[in-house]
Amino acid sequence: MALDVISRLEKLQALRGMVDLLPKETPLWQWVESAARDHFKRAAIKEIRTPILETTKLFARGIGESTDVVGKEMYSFLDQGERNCTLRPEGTASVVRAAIQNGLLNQGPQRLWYSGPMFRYERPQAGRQRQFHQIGVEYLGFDDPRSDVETISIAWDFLCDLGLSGLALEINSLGNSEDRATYRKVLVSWLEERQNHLDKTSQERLHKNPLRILDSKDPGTKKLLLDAPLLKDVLTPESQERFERVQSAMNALKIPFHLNPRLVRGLDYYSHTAFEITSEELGAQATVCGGGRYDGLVEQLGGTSTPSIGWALGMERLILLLSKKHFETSGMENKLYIVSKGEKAEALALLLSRTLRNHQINVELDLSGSAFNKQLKRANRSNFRWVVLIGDNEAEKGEFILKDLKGLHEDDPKEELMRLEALLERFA
RNA sequence: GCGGGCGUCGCCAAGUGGUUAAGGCAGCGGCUUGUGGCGCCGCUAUUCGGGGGUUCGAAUCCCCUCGCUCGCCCCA
Repeated sequence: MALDVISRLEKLQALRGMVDLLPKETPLWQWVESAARDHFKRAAIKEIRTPILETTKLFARGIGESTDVVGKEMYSFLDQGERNCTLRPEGTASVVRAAIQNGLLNQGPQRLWYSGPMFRYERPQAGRQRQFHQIGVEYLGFDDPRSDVETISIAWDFLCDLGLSGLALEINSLGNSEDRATYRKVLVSWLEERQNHLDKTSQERLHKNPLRILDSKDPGTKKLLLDAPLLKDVLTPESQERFERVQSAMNALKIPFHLNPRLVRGLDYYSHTAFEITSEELGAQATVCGGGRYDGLVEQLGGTSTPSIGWALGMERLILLLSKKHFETSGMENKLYIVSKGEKAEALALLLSRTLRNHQINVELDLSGSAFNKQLKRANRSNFRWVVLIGDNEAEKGEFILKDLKGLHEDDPKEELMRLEALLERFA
């Protein structure tokens, strides 16, 4: 009919870069999410949920006009009221906006976490989709270097707890805004002298966003940069000292890390500590988790100056890593499969399944109406151990046959006749 | 936006110009009208992502297009 016609002419499918998570994969996602919630709970971090759609201005101002994310990757459109809207490309700006708007910052520092879909218009590839999912943490109103370490250690411990290994943690200090301004000057003039040795995109960035040139992957530029002035050499003593305190606290916690003086990260709001957790198993998209301090962002978005730090981790990439290690879904316990044939029996089975569920028992009711052997075959294939079988004979007497499918190869087939009370006693 | 690889049933996959497009898995039905494994039998692509073209003849050759995938860019 109509559907047939459509599927013949053009098959309807999800938009590019938007993927379905099928029942086979959702258990792993749920497992990760609940592990995350667990870690956050233990660290007194509270969940915040913000809208997926925000005014475009929020991201333009928060993330930075010169970034790629804002420049070419946002899903933006005008709504019916001519408002310029954007599907959030990341979580931090929204969380900060929500905290300001709802006066959270007047109630003392906030430890917050969020999780949900983000949208960026990019070419999909391994570990990168247009709709992707992040779990993130934002510490608003925390200045102490220990807060940097606390947030990082939560991310690190969480990932380790999931059983991941082969992860590397890189950190750097971007200094405060003055540090970056001076460094920017130093770097730009140094690069200007060697401009013709730079690759094309780096040349374009030279005045737009020079710090990003530091993690260029162009081999020529990379080589050139080996001798470039480093940010850490222009850091003020205070910034320097702050970074050292972060490092020594990291050492005290015995979290292994590498200093990467070229780690700059793509969003404008970062300052001081910046970090990334990467895995070699991910191919080109190696970063599983990234974050840093953003002391200027709250003010930039209209709040009072509030030192803050946070991170986000990419669920898809995490899942990719976990599925590489043939993670077995200990899955939900299938308890009872109910098989019935005959009018009375089927009515009773429907009633029974509901009663059992209301007693917290997991029940799958066979609704096929096919022969007993078919229904039992299905129960067996779905790996159920216990089957409740009801025919009209039993239904008349209000009884059920309980079968143990694991008893197949034994001489006496395990079957017993029982009533509801006995069933409940056994399984509830 | 730019490169490379790929597109045959829900999934895996044979087939590279010639009569009816293998096979496996899954699904459904039967052997077994009230009893599961295993086994056997049957059914499931008028069609090879879509559209044009070449040819007596195309899944197989050519062009265009769409999609997937990996990489560049960028980020989680």
